[in-house]
Amino acid sequence: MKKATRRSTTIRDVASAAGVSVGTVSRSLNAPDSVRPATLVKVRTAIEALGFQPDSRAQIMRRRHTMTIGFVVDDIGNPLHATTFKAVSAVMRERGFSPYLVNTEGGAENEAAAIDMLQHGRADGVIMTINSEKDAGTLKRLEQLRIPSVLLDRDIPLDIDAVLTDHAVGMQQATSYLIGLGHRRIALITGGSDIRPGRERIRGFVEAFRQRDLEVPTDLIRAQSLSADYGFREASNLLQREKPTAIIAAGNRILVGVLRVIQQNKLSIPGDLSLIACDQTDLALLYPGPITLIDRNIEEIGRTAAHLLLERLGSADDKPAQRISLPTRLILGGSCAPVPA
Amino acid sequence: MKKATRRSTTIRDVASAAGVSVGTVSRSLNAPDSVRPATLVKVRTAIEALGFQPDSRAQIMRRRHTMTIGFVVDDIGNPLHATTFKAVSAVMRERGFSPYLVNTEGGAENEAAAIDMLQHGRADGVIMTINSEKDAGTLKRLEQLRIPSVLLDRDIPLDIDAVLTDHAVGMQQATSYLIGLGHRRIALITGGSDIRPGRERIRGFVEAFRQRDLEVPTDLIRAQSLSADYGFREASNLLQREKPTAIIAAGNRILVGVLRVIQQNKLSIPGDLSLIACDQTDLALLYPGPITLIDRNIEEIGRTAAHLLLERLGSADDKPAQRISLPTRLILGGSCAPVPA
DNA sequence: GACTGTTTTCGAAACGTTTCCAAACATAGT
DNA sequence: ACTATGTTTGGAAACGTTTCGAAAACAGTC
Repeated sequence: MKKATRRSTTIRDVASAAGVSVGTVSRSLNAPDSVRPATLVKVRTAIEALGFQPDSRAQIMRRRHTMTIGFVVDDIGNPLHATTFKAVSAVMRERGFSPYLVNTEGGAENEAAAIDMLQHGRADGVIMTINSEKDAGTLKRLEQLRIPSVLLDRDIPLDIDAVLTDHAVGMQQATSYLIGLGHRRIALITGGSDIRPGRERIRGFVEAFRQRDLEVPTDLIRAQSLSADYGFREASNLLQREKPTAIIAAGNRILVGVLRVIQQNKLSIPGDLSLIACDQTDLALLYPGPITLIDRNIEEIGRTAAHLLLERLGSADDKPAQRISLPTRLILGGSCAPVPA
Repeated sequence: MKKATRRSTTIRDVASAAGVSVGTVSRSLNAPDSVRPATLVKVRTAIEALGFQPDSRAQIMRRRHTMTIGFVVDDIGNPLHATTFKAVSAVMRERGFSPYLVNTEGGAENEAAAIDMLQHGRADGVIMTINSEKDAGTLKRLEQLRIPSVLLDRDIPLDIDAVLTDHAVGMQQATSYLIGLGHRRIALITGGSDIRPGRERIRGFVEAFRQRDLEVPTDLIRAQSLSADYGFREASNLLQREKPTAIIAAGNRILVGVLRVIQQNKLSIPGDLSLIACDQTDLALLYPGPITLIDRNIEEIGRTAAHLLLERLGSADDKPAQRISLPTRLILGGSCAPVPA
């Protein structure tokens, strides 16, 4: 019993089965209007009979586009990224693109691999959050990127479209709010200053104190990683040693870590400690009561990025990159109280 | 000033620049050992000089595999899916595959599109959660799927590898536990019985009552959707009308909805109501205190699926499909109390 | 029925690789 | 110097489409 070699049926098989040329089959598929109805049915029945499906590898090879776009992200476990991706997907799908997502785990080499993978024709465009803003290899790759791309909340010295969040203003407002409630020992835990959100948040934090001519509690600033573990570690340290009266957990994973500490120490919010978070996550909305937070419209970020990409996808000419900055807003929850007199 | 037509440099350009044949260039790239060191450097400098990068479209067209695998999921906003994907990615990357994710939003047509997209050579294999277990079109597509695939927690009458969770036993244990605490009016909110998890959970729930010869509170079973909104709606209804003494929120999105109700009605857990959740999410672990839950090892599910896929990817012969079922375990938190006498 | 103009079809080239076969070359053994 | 053996290389075919120019078929008009 010989093993069937399962060579899938090609357009040529269809052509000979239908008694037409391959060109005609191709046109029946891609421009049915250009073929006589009678031949169309011949071709269609042949296709049906043979169960023919065009090989998209070959199609991609010929037509120079794939109608897919890539979404590159460092950690899809972060619900923000998931939401952004969904918003991007909704817009792109409407325009006939299939979006797919690549998770890099933050490693520079994985980011490089992801970019390379998309680089050559695997996608028509990319939307991405790159963690290694400073990594030379990554920068070089981005520079040579020959497909349209949009950067999310990252700031690199290259001519690439970007959608940014105005973290500085947001953080400045939140900090001011706490200062207004009488807090001075305010701690800030956020991501590393090597990427934009960290930098900007620190800037806003500092600014809020400066505006009122108060001394900036630089000893209470912890900015290294956006992970839950980091949040846990730093919150533990801070509470043990520095006794802040308020903590700003700037990063939704960080919030998880901070809440873990709060729970362990059985602290009451806002009785023992005022707390401000970033972004509406399930946790921020539900933890005993809603937490006061610096919110932003994640869907809008995604949609904006998608539109930026579509624009670039549409026109081949190299117009200069756009960077669009979107605002945040402070949503008051129940997690902040005046500092006891 | 004429617009440079930007035809990217091909292997042929490199060949003539280096004064060798295209075949040699190709081999320099793919099997450097088979080419004389002297020619190798000629080729390499030419590649460097021209900034040549092989067109992966063409490569994919020739070699018949892409070294990528697809991960298809209905809602990447669900942290479980994200975790699974990360576990899958870790394993697959180790073996040289690039995994990417496609989000279908649950729509049958999107699922179909995703499968089609992968179907022809866009990926060497797929791991997926299909929502339309009963959708004829989807089933047919799966049946004709010509690439190795693994199903997650779904049960369809086709010969496809699958990794399942033993929801029935898990639910039976949880329900028994509540019964043991004296609860009788136990509500179950979970996904539709049209997909496996819903079916199995109901089965386990019912089983627990039957075992003790108790009447099954069928009026308290709500099984239609895994969404947060559904959880919210049904929990509201149940609490208003049926006054259960315990609720099992089986589905992490459902839990979000249920907690919203609990918060709104200022219910105390477990004082006013006992609560059991599924899967360790941030919320389940942190909401005021840890919630008692039916847990499972998500990473292991991902890893298992990845290994199953690798196995199939490795051997071309059609061995019968495997289905591997993984257990759950009950983790006691602080959200259940004996029913007041 | 010849002429024109339009629609439809054919056949071949092209896309950029990889891979196969045979030719060229080098190395060593006699 | 010649053959036998092994290593490198060149050239062309192949992968399965799309597309393009030219040929063929058709329809309408005089």
